[in-house]
Amino acid sequence: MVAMAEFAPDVPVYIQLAGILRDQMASGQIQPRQPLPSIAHLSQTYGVADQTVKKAIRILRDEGLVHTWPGKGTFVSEQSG
Amino acid sequence: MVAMAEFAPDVPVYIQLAGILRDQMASGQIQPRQPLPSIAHLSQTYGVADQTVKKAIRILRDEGLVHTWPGKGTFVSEQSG
DNA sequence: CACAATTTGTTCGTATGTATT
DNA sequence: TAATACATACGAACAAATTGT
Repeated sequence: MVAMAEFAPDVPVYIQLAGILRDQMASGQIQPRQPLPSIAHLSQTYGVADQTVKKAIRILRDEGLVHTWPGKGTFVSEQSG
Repeated sequence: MVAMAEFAPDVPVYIQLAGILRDQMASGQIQPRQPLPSIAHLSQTYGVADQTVKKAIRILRDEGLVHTWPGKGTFVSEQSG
């Protein structure tokens, strides 16, 4: 049973995806200091383009919920749970 | 005389590059069990990014024409000539 | 054993072009 | 026109395997 998301119409996918990830961090499904799935992985999981995932992650980064290190990955901030 | 490729428009470079390498294997310019030029070398030769070369090689690998050993290189399969 | 060079793989960032709405 | 979404392409950093010194 894969969590294949159904995206609601009239709301941009990248905003919905940011919401999904935000919820997973808030609920502790993704813990502080732990890495998010890679862009490529999220792209495949949700069936969206890399660029769309990058846009979603950028939102979370702007909110300070995650920190990104190029070449390593994106990690959940400590102030996110 | 370097084979500086002119890439046609409207066809992705990585697909054209895969075609070039495929032709070289089919014609015997690159023999079975022999290594392809390294990614860095192909990148310089054809004036494209590493990622583009990797995408081209991935196509050939998916087709079974080459096999890759990380740290060693990519080698032409026996069923490719 | 340690170290560096080479090689592939993986990661994220950015920019551009195209199509759709 | 603008925003969204996808595909392509380049740039850069990090990791791991291999090889040679």
